[in-house]
Amino acid sequence: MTKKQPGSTEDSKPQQQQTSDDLTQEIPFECTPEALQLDNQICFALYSASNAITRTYRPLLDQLDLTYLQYIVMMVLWQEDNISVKSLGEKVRLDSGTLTPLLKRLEAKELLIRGRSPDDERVRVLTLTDAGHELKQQATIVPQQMMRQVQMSPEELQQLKGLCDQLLKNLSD
Amino acid sequence: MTKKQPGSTEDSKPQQQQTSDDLTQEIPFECTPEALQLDNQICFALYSASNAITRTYRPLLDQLDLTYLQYIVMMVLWQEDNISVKSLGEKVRLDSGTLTPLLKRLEAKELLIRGRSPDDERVRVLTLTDAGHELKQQATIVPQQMMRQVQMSPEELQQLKGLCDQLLKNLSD
DNA sequence: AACAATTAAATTGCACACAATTAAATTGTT
DNA sequence: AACAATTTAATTGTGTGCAATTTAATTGTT
Repeated sequence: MTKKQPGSTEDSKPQQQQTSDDLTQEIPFECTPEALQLDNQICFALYSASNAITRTYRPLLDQLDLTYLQYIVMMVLWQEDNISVKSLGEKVRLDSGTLTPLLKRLEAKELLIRGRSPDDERVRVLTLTDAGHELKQQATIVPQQMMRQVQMSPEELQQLKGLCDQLLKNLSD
Repeated sequence: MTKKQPGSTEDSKPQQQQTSDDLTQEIPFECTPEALQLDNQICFALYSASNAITRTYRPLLDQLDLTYLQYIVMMVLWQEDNISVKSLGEKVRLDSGTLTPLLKRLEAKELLIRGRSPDDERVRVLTLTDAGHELKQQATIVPQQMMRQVQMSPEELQQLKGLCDQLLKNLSD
């Protein structure tokens, strides 16, 4: 239990301000006991940011009567209709335990139909209704509204996405 | 509109036009209609990464019989004991609707006591029990285990945290 | 053909998130 | 002192996430 393995010597990165009021300190990567308190600041920052995003989307999506996850699912279907629950699940990285009740709600709103594949009675084929397709038009305003609130440069966002994607990849193998 | 009906002729083959099996494209920031599909890749990447983090913590925290959020709350209390629900809520950016039931569970596990402030009967003062304090020792192994799975350099993590913090700041004003 | 293994969804159970409301205690104003 | 406004938690209700299990359909093996 010395240092962290991948080229981690002392931090060349400047130590940030620590207000100690919020959880904004720098990150120790050693295996010291103190690492506990601070270690997951990255994870926690990400977790908080994710919650904040969902919260910010909420009033924007209320107009469409969609939750954030429902919006994500609709977006997948706007891009590719008639897919299975499994295929949808792979795209949004969620399982049937989450998706089945959500899809039932979208079906109850008559935005899609949860059909069956004639080739394989096990698979549900998700098909947008006309209302489901038309909702896309109303949704076009959401991205700009969101961008206005996010207030970050394209470069920063691209960077953020890249890091999230890499993290996601590392955690899923 | 009048897009396609369930029995449409062209629905035998999905109209997937891009190689994008997953949602990994770059991000358009214009206000075009197409922005819809792709806009929230950043938000969605963050959302997925956050879910992946919680999933990764789960087996590590099972040994402590804590969920990720419970772990976060305990960490706050290990750092500063005898705080109010309000103070805790500000630190972890969650409200009593989330925290009250969680704190009751931690109390049921006898890790803390939900007392009352003598100065102000409204405020709950959260005080760790001995078992609550002792759990910190067991938790010291968690950060390294997590870092091993995250597999990112300190620089990248610092960068990711900085971007999340900025996003969080932008979204909360 | 028989049947074990596999696969796709659904179900169950638990724990978040959070808006909205409520209850109780405190503070501010007159 | 009286009482309205504010503040702290708790409660209620909806919607995720996800592990674990179950159900039903398909595939693989003999």
